[in-house]
Amino acid sequence: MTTATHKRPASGEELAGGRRALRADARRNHEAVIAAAKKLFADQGLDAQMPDVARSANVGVGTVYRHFPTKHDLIAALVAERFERLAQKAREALQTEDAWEGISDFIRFCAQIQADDRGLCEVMGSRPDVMDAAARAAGLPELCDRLVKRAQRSGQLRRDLVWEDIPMIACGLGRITQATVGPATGRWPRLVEIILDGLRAPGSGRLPRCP
Amino acid sequence: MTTATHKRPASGEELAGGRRALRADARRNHEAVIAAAKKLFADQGLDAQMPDVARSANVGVGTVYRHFPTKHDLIAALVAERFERLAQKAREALQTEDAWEGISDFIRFCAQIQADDRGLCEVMGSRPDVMDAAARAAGLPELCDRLVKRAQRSGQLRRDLVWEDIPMIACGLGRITQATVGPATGRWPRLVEIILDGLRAPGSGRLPRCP
DNA sequence: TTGGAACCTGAGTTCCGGTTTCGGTTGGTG
DNA sequence: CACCAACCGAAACCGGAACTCAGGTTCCAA
Repeated sequence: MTTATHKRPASGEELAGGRRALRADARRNHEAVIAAAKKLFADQGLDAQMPDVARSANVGVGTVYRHFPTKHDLIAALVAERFERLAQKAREALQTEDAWEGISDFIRFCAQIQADDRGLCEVMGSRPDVMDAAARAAGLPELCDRLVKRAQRSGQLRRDLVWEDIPMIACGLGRITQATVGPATGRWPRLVEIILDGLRAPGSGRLPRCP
Repeated sequence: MTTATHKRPASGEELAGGRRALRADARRNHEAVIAAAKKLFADQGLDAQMPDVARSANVGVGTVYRHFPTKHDLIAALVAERFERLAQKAREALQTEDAWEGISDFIRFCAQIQADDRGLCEVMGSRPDVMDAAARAAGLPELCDRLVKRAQRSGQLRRDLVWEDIPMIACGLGRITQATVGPATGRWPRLVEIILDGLRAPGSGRLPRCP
């Protein structure tokens, strides 16, 4: 679509990416929709409704659909942002003095970010496609790998752990942060610590083979 | 079942519980519906559809609804059965020679039973009401408490654990047994072992207070 | 100031899945 | 054998939620 003429005579004003610059009101609405969606999905989970998003953004449903052709697209955009945040935290964690502190803080953060966002949590649990794409785009596999290797080098993390275990742990933790089952409600910080204890070197040395 | 003769006319023959005996075909269909539902919900999760259950049981939808007035009721019945199985396993676990073996096998079993039943897993994650009722009815709180106390008395389980942590752990494990997110797929047995390592005495002694 | 593209709106469309209904069928008793 | 309540089944019914479209409105370059 290389700067398709579409007059707007000489100007034609395009942005680098091949995407046309948004008109002022369009940009404003775009922001409003994202902000509203972020709050609604965080509070109510993935089945918050599009008309509600529109209402909450002071915008018509049609406008929401102009910016995000499907609900799935809207969700993907929100998820991408959260994963970007996660990747940023991972980078910080690689800078800590102590390697164990780095990886353990990162894992705590994974739990916290899900505790604060029911939508994200549901994506982690039931939208492998969305989550996979976002994680890869944010470079998380690579980052997790470095976090793991670093903590192992310093002798504080059990040697039989691999980076793929990190998303798995994050996923498992995510669910209970939202659990409202009587006895399990609100005790997720305890599971985080239990798991961290289980991750400490040397470990029992009995982790099953990765399949 | 007391082979209630349940003649007919004036009698009105009721069974002990105030429930009338089912006619032969009714009983047959009841079984068929349960069997079909068990398979469908285990395979497809909670959004398996009622018409599919009916078809798979070679029965009309109306028949399904006669036996279970709502989808929720059908699910609750299936869940009750699974929790009964869980309670049975817990009782066996209390008989083991070694207390640690008892509780750790029970936890492994919690994961396995959810790995085999997507519907159960989803109930654990998002139907606190159903799950709570079923767990209480099966006597699981009491059983978990005894498992925990016994393993602590034998000095193999960290002292700061309480029974409420068990359903929480089961819940967290449940999710990843179903995870299909690239890197996390099929590695749940590893998380089980990591958590078990985290549960061993003495532990770091740093579990957050129950809220 | 103005022409017209880009944008907005929200009622209506469509699809989907749980639930109800009612005419026909059947088990089992007298 | 005959009767009838209990039972069966499948064709609607119905509400809810994602998505569309036919106008009206706003921005902005010239």
